[in-house]
Amino acid sequence: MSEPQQTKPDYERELRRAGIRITRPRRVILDILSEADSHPDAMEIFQRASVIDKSISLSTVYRTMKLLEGMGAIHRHAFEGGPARFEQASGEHHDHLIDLDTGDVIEFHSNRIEELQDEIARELGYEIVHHRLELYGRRKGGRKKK
Amino acid sequence: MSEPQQTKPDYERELRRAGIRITRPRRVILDILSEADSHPDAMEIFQRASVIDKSISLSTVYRTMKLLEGMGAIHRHAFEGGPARFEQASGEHHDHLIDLDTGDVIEFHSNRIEELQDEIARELGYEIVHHRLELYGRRKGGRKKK
DNA sequence: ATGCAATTGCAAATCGTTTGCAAAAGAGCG
DNA sequence: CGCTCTTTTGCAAACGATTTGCAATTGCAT
Repeated sequence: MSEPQQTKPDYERELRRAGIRITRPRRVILDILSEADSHPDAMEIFQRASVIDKSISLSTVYRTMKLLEGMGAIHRHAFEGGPARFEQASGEHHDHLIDLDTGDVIEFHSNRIEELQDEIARELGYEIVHHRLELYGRRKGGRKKK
Repeated sequence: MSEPQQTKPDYERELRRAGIRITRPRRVILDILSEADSHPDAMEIFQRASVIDKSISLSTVYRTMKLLEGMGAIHRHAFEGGPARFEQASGEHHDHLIDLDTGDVIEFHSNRIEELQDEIARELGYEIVHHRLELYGRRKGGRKKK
């Protein structure tokens, strides 16, 4: 019951393999990321990290996020309005549905849509490097849990 | 041959109807927008406006864009990386393919994709308010015109 | 332990965008 | 036209998110 559904990749191993030092701040941030079920932004990560080690700075959070993004360990999402939000790269590719009332992010995937995207790009003479598909909506039937 | 393919809506009439004043800066910006074939950002609009009237400020460009956006006269797009880019709201809804090498924006539309999006949202118990679909890619067969 | 390069915290800088404010300019009216 | 009454403007300063320079600290291979 207390098992997180997400795989918890061994980031430390990956980092070492890439010749990158395992520092205390990084270990803390990595732990936070692997436990995060949502899509936290830098400030949220920073605050959670501060609880564990008061000395960690926001710059380090940003620097670490950039590092991990470069390694392909995390994905950065720039949803409308707010700051960038991060997510573990492990697991299947997916797109996002953002709840406009709560900010919740729901993941989904559609092979059919991806195929259509490829087809469209091909027809235009392009090759897709990556894409961004975000649906912004509200729950049907009210109950906005604000 | 010199006919722009885009409809050129009578913004001034719309503005008046909404009880909004037609000022010199606004007229200039409106003209620029109606002639723009690309998807200019605020700075580009500002620079083009400056040529016509040196006294127009960047703030006014931003304020006008926000005003027009609120009226539904233009759409604001936040593509990856860069500043917001604007586009006339006239014409059909479409999504965008961004050329990673040139920054060019190509418009496309797929009813099929939109249907699938609706279906997905419905299954998740959501109603889509709006969406964002952007393909980032490069021309097939080289020829990056930098 | 020792040494050096990688990493940190901090403060200041950056970028795109917004805002407060006093001056300037629309629009309706006489 | 000229007079008001607002709206809009330009400017500079403020903003939020993110990045950076730098000197001090730390990881880790020896």
